[in-house]
Amino acid sequence: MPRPPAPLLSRERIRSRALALVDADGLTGLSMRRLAAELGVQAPSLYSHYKTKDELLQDIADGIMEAVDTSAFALDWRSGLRTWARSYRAALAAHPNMVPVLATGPARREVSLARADAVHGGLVAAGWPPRYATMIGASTKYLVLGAAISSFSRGFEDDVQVYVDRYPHLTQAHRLREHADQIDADSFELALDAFLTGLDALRATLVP
Amino acid sequence: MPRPPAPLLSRERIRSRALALVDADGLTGLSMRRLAAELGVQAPSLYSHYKTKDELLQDIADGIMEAVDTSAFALDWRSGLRTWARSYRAALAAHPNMVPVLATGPARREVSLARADAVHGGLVAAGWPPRYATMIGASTKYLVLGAAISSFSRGFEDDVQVYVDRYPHLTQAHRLREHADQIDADSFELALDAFLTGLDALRATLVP
DNA sequence: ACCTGAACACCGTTCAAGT
DNA sequence: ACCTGAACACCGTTCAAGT
Repeated sequence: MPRPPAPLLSRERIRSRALALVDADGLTGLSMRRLAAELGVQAPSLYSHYKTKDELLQDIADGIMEAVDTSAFALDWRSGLRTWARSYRAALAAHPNMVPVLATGPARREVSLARADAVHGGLVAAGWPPRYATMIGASTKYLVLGAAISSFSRGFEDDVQVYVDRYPHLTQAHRLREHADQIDADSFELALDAFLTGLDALRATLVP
Repeated sequence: MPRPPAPLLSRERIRSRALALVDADGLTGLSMRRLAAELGVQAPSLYSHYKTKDELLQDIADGIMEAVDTSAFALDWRSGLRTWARSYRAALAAHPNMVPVLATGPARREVSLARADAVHGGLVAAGWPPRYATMIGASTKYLVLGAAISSFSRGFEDDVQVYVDRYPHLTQAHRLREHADQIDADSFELALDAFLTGLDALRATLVP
């Protein structure tokens, strides 16, 4: 009896190839047609596995969010926040072209919601009032997503030289280009340190 | 003698109509064809005024950045940072759909570079080492852009209710929806306060 | 269930032609 | 200088048809 042929596609195969395309050529480099071609298939075939292109992107985003680590809230809230923020930032930095997708809400993204829940719960368990837990979680996310999307290193293109003499205080800027990733990393750590120091001060006023 | 007819279009008219479209329907709502139609003209006509769609978007972005206020660095660096951050955030909040465009580098955007220069110069004049001035500028930008793009209020859509019982710590979340803008504003202020407090502590270690 | 070919309703951009 | 009509090379998605 004739067995049906093995499927050519799977969600995994589609998702990983799509992410590779986005990593290589940006979000605009991902089209259903091009993705299909790379998978040796026609574009409409993809719709047997994903209802829309957006659903595919959300699924990829979910996969990326799995690398985010909220486990350190079991130790204390400071370690929890630090580990969360760093692993979150690292996850985004690994796929910078996906950041605009990842930045749009946690709404209806399972993994993000689970993480948000862990963060909020961890802070509340550590004694922060729920209202503050919400704000601290939001603030930290601002920092992580801002660092990912407005990254200094991505901002400076190859044409920095042009502006050097027009904006005197930026004369050192072209040197930054090569150290740009380091500047980004250092700025993020500085921001995180300052923020946590500030939170300690705030906490002292709340829990006398 | 026949005078040439008055031009139907101008960069201002194009730009302001384009921004209105983006504000109303998001970035995907802006197409050169649709924009042309709204202006009573054919799509190719736009290319007599803007070389590409991206050039148009960058011009709009430039206009938005003009509302950013760096003047308070004349007072002191704390006021300077605060005023800069708040006016920057307000400028983005006024056109949330433009944030992804505004987030991509200051590279080759005149107004952004002038602002970055003012911030860096202001911090250095106040005694911060250039390296720290760079990092503080970058950190603050992270906060502003992160707050604009990952805004809590935009994250929660209409379908929050679905998740309420699945993620117990988020049970209060649906109530946030109505206060979401306030949460965003408060979180931003908390982050800014904590960050500035942390910077004061850092400065004490640098300037004994 | 999974894949294809053809089609629909769109895109950004170019270019020769008109005024 | 500014605008148009036609065209090129794309999009996401649907749908009937095939296996």
